[in-house]
Amino acid sequence: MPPDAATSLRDDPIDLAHHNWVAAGWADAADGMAMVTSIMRVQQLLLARIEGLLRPNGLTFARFELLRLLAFTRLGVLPVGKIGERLQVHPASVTNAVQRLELAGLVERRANPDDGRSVLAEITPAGRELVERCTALLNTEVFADVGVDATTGADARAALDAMRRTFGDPA
Amino acid sequence: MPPDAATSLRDDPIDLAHHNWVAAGWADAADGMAMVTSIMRVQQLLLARIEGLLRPNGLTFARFELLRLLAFTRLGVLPVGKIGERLQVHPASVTNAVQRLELAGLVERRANPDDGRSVLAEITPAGRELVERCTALLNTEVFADVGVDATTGADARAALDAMRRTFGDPA
DNA sequence: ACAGATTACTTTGATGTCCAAGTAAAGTCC
DNA sequence: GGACTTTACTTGGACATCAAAGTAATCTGT
Repeated sequence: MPPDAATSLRDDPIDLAHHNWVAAGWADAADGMAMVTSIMRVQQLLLARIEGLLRPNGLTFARFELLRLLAFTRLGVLPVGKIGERLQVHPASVTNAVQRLELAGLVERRANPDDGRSVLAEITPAGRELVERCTALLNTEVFADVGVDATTGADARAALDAMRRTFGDPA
Repeated sequence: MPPDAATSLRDDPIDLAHHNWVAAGWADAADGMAMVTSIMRVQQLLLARIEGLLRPNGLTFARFELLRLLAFTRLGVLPVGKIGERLQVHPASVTNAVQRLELAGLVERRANPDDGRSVLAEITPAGRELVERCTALLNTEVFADVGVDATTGADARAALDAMRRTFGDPA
């Protein structure tokens, strides 16, 4: 599975690790290890790129995702529990993000009239304005071209979906 | 690119986001967004799975990777700078991990006789024992079967490698 | 209705990551 | 050889994430 050639094989940390794995007698796990490590690394690179673009706008990726989700809802309001569900993050993370967004005036929190335990988060006009601007930025600077052609991308998505199922995504 | 059918299309957060993107007129960025989001999500699931396996052994994935790297070197020693380079993490992260591993008696730090600025990290016998046990655990419980067949996996690796190049990996 | 179980959040604490600044030890250049 | 630059780490601060515990409100069963 490693790109094979003797070219950069020894230079790439992941190929090197794959090589080490095989040499250690773990050939049956080497491909999986390389796959997992690749995902970890790409995630790290993507996050760095995205956060670098959002930082000047005062947002982090976690907060951007939360605003983006609210902006897509009909009324711009959602119980924080639903937010965690859709974003698939821990409730504590949502609490954290909503509090910071509220301080920045991008969302407002209020009690859910239908359930005293629930808290609603509503995006403000400033929040909408900012998230639209940041979405356009990420679309052009990141999402529009991730460096993968459509065919390969489809295969990759399929593999990633399989892994999501393997490792517990309910979907 | 979304799995297509009307089956779970509306139930999966990523497919839902893809749908929203297209509906908003960002069709050209929808696939990239879905790819990026998929990677983020799979990474999150993998990390949770791996950390869950390592926790009973007193390790985190970051510390495991550091120990694993040291165990692969000829002498079990490496300057912390080299460690950050190979693991591709910030020097501060290496300092952090090495300090904790040292507290646990899994590595030892000492001055580099060849360069007063450099610090060497050496894996201890206890560190070796632990990392071998944990490697075997991860190999059987995670890496040996990530839920992707060899062909699809190869395609996915290719796509991930392309993304690594696109987003800055020197390799 | 009332006690017990469940649900929805928040709080606190431990980790990991990166950035920015600080310190110490080379390496460079007249 | 002494001043300036670069390199290698460490520190401190800001964030994000999850786990575990705590609080408050709703639901259940008899």
